[in-house]
Amino acid sequence: MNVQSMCLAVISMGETSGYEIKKLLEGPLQHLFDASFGSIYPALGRLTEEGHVTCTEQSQSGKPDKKVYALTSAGRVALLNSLSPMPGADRVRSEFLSTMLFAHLLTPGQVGEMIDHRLEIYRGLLQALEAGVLLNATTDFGDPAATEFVSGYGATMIRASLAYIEDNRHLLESAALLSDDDGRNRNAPELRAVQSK
Amino acid sequence: MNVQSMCLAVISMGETSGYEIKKLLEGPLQHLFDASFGSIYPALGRLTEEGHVTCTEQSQSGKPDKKVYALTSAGRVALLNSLSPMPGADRVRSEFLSTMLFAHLLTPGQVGEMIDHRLEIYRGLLQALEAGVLLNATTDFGDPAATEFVSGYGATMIRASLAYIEDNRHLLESAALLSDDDGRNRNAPELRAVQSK
DNA sequence: TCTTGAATATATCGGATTGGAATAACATTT
DNA sequence: AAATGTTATTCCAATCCGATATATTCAAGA
Repeated sequence: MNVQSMCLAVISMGETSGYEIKKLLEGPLQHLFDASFGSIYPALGRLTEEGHVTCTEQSQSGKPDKKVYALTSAGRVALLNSLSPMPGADRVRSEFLSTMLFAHLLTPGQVGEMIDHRLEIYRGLLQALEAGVLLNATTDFGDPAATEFVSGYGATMIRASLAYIEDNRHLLESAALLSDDDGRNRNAPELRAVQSK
Repeated sequence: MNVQSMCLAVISMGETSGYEIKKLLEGPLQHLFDASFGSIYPALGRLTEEGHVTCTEQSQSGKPDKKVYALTSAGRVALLNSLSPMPGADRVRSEFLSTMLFAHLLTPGQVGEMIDHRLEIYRGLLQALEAGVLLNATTDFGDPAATEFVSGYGATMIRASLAYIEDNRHLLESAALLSDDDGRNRNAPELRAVQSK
């Protein structure tokens, strides 16, 4: 499941443009897939070359022209082939958790800010999901039950994250505190200087 | 937080090799960060060039030689600088959820197999986390409280995933069933032919 | 009015990353 | 002895990211 397949799948729910696909991926489909403009536009070009989608330029009132892509029957075949193999493992890159694993190298203030920031983001995300953002974005063309499953999955994960972080943040804050007081970094005086930059 | 920073962070917990970093990322740190050999080895080369780590070749009995990397004091400064900025949003690419959003294009058998496969993987992962794999892998040099937080976070997420999938898989299976029976694909007879490939 | 900023929309480029293949040394199994 | 598996590194083309550039429209404000 690369960017090209994801674009094909999104287009299968209704004709759309590269810009709209990107907005979908950074909003409602955030916890499913992430891709940049620099990968989406070339992917749409390849899909067009291969005959899996057609491209028609549409002028809009009040906005720049956009290129609208629509699925072809060959594209529908390619989509099914891309959905059929057993899904591989999730690929995750969490800067938050990676940083928290080294909370003992940061100050309690830094760690606290990072946690508060993360909680705020998750609360906003949860509100959006509970307001049915994903449902509204996909039920017109996708399947309502499948959309409900995916939407509920995201909401469940975020609720579990929020609860866990709130209940266990003391572990991180104590780790950061200790590094200030117990002399773990005493042999590396340059560390504190860097932090105050 | 790119591959280079992650390598630096892992090396800060104790001198190690590229191969061992990879094994850590596909095991205990699976839900934190993912990187391939093709990015790890060049990253270690750059870190060495920049003087953030030192590299010494070690011969082993019964195994090929390995290059062991150790943190320098300049590397410790670079590590802190890479941990200090506010962590960005998690980057997730879930083939499973992306595929399930289109469950209505697959057969009930395919969807059921994919769900069962996912449940098995999560059960194995949970067992490993509960057995303290992450703890054992990192507590020697990292901070025990921070490690406990991250390890518990992963276990909590997996438990929530397992429960949600078990409770709601019927949504996906009904979506797949409907696509077979209600004529959604009646106008695209080539679909079923492809599925039987 | 002018212009600054924000949103929409696409394109492009260098550098980072992926996924796979190639290489090689040793171990274990057949 | 041969085949297979594990450890360990290297290389490469295809892909992808992050940033920047370009252009249009609209709203706010100096």
